[in-house]
Amino acid sequence: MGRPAGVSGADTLAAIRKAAIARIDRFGYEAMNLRDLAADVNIRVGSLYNHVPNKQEFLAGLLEDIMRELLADLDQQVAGLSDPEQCLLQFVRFHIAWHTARRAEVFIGNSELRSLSAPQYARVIALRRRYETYLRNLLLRGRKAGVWQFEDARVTTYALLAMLTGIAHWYRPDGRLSQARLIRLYEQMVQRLLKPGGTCSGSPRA
Amino acid sequence: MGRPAGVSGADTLAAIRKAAIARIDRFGYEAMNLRDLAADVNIRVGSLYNHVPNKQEFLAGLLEDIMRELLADLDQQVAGLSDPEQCLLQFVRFHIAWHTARRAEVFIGNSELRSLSAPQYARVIALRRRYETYLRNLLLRGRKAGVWQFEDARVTTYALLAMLTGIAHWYRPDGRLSQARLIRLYEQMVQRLLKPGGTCSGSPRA
Amino acid sequence: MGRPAGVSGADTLAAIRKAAIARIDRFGYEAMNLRDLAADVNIRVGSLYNHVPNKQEFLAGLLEDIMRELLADLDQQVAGLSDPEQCLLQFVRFHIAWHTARRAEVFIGNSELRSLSAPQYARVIALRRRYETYLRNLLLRGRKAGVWQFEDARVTTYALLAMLTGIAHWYRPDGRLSQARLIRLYEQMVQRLLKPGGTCSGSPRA
Amino acid sequence: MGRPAGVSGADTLAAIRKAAIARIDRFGYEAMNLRDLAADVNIRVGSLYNHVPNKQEFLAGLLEDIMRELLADLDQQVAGLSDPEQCLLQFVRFHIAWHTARRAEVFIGNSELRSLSAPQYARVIALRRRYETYLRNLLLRGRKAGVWQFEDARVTTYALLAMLTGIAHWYRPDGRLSQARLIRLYEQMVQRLLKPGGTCSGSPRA
DNA sequence: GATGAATGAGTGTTCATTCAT
DNA sequence: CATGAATGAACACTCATTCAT
Repeated sequence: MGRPAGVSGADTLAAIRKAAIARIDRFGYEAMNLRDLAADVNIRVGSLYNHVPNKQEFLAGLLEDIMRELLADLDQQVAGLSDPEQCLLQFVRFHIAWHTARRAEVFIGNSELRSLSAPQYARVIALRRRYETYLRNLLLRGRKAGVWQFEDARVTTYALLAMLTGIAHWYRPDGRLSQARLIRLYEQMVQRLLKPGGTCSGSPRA
Repeated sequence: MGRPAGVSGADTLAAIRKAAIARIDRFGYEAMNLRDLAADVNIRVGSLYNHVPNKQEFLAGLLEDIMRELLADLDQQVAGLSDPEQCLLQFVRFHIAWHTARRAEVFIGNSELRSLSAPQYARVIALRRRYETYLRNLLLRGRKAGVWQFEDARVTTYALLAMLTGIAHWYRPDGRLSQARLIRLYEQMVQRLLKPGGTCSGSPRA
Repeated sequence: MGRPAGVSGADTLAAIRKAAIARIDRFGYEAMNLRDLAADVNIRVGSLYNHVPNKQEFLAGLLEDIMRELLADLDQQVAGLSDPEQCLLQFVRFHIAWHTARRAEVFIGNSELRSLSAPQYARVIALRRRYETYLRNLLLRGRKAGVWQFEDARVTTYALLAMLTGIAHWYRPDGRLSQARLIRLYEQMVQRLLKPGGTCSGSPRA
Repeated sequence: MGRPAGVSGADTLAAIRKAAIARIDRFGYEAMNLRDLAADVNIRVGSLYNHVPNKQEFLAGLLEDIMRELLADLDQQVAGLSDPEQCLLQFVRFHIAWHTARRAEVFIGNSELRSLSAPQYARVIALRRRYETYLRNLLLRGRKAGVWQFEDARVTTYALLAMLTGIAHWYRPDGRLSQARLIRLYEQMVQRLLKPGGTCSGSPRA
């Protein structure tokens, strides 16, 4: 009943988080019950409360930390780069790498925002906005530099992010496509979408 | 207590569905409770069961009907068209119109698949695949005809759909952009993405 | 599972209240658990919530209604009387009758005030104050009329009420004393305590 | 972690008892949780068990010691006195002094008896009975000596004790009345209540 | 068709208690 | 002695579902 030999609280919390991400990814936050979650990490449900304040705060902390980690990783990945095209390539690679390696985190980070209370939601959304803003500013710099062309920066940002993030909905590590190939395909699409273009064909008007 | 004057069973079911879509959109299926749903349509929870078999089947029916309606509307919209470019323009317009007019339906149609039982899931996914397949075949016809260029049809389909469907995550009817403008912006992006092209610039070939 | 034949919600609620009064009297509010309470009235715990909003509000309503009933009964009992001595006799009789007949209600009405939230507490205390005030005003009228003598009205009121209410701590219907005798004993003590008197004697020193 | 400098075990236990008395007074024994109690004395809940065997025994010991202390203090206070009137004056002074100085102890000593197990209850009640018995015997001696008059010794004892103990329900050290005045008021009331009286008997005059 | 009352399984959470460190 | 981590039993409360009326 007392403390078992050789366990640390930090390890247990990490295990709880990992198990929670998997369960939320598969079933959703509401459908994840704490009894099963505790069983995943081989403790009893009451013991969870030695590590988390409650289910709701736990979710909020989880999502917030996922976003913080994403932002920190991005910062590190694009540190020192300034050329827009280089930055964008790096961004795409980073985004896809993260969204395939951390598919579940990304998925719940998008789908479970609605389960947050208003202030929790605000905190996470603020972080997510920083991510979006990075891309939007990048696009604006590229357009100013004349290397890209698009009409509406905000919509284009949303479109690119949706396109790239959508990967998390279908990607399987053991799937048909290697990660490298995936990156190449999306790099191409992004570039074509932004390339200043022979206004070209398409519909006469577009 | 008998049936109040002027209310037909079909009306009640329609009201229930409408209220459910709103609730699921906002809170998710698991978090929607039938007491509140009943209250939305001014009946008591027990009376719901005069209209729906149970919560789970109700959701499945809802999602399936949404998908069927989407497919039927698409069929009607592209009936008679054969030119790939024309078809695609029509598809984009239709998709955006539907996804803005029926934002909540679309949203829950994507987010609540995980709440379905395996056979229910299979039924809905089969329908959704028909929608994806329509676009993929369209892309293939266009490439064969030489009007578009892309590497992987499946990935391109996912990318386009994710891009277009993402609108449902941020669109607000009273927002900055008219629907017409929204359609124009996305038409452009889709065309640029597919336009055979000056392989040119960007990264040499990638 | 459905509604059993011939049961009315009001009856069930009355039974719940009665059982709760007995349990709170014996074990205290905190120690009364809803499973046992439900078992007392032969329903399952969830069904309690068809009749009460929650444990806390249930307690508050209970205590408030007990106080309201006490006050209503007192009003009725002393209606039409104006002579202070007659009023007081009536008050003592009424108080003892109520506190013996409704011993448990009285007991929890005094002991469980601390389990109320601040606003609930305020509501009940306001009612209780009306009861105290009735007696205090009565004492003041008697003193003005010269039939009683005492120094501090408030303290005397508290002393009399404590003395009379204390009965609820030891009275048993099957005990040594009849209710009639009990009333006579307390009437005497109250009268002696108030009787204007040879201030005198007693202890020369007091 | 070893013992912090300058803290002895006995001090900690005393602090725990003091904190417990305050918490039980305010919220009741059932509602006092050991985590909060530990926090009051700046230790963690597990450490409590270095000082007390368990919650229940802790309460029993607390109440028993309170009663023993009360009795010991009374013994000392009336030691050497034999005249009933003098004894009673001393008793009233002592009772009020103790019940105002140790209001919380007195309060929980009365209200938490129900939280004791049967044998624990028996032990404490035996002590309390000694207190009551002291007063009852005192009354009987006074009546035999002809200085007091009352009908039923037991009921009169209860009435006097209830009256005097009731102070603990409303007394506040910073209130309107000094302790000295409080004592004088109650002395008077007790004396009037016992004074052999003019007459009267029952009600003719009342 | 609608209702209120019932059910039972489950939910998150609390809490006294234990014990290796 | 103090601590953090564990336990298991209990708790109030929720909810989808049923059914006599």
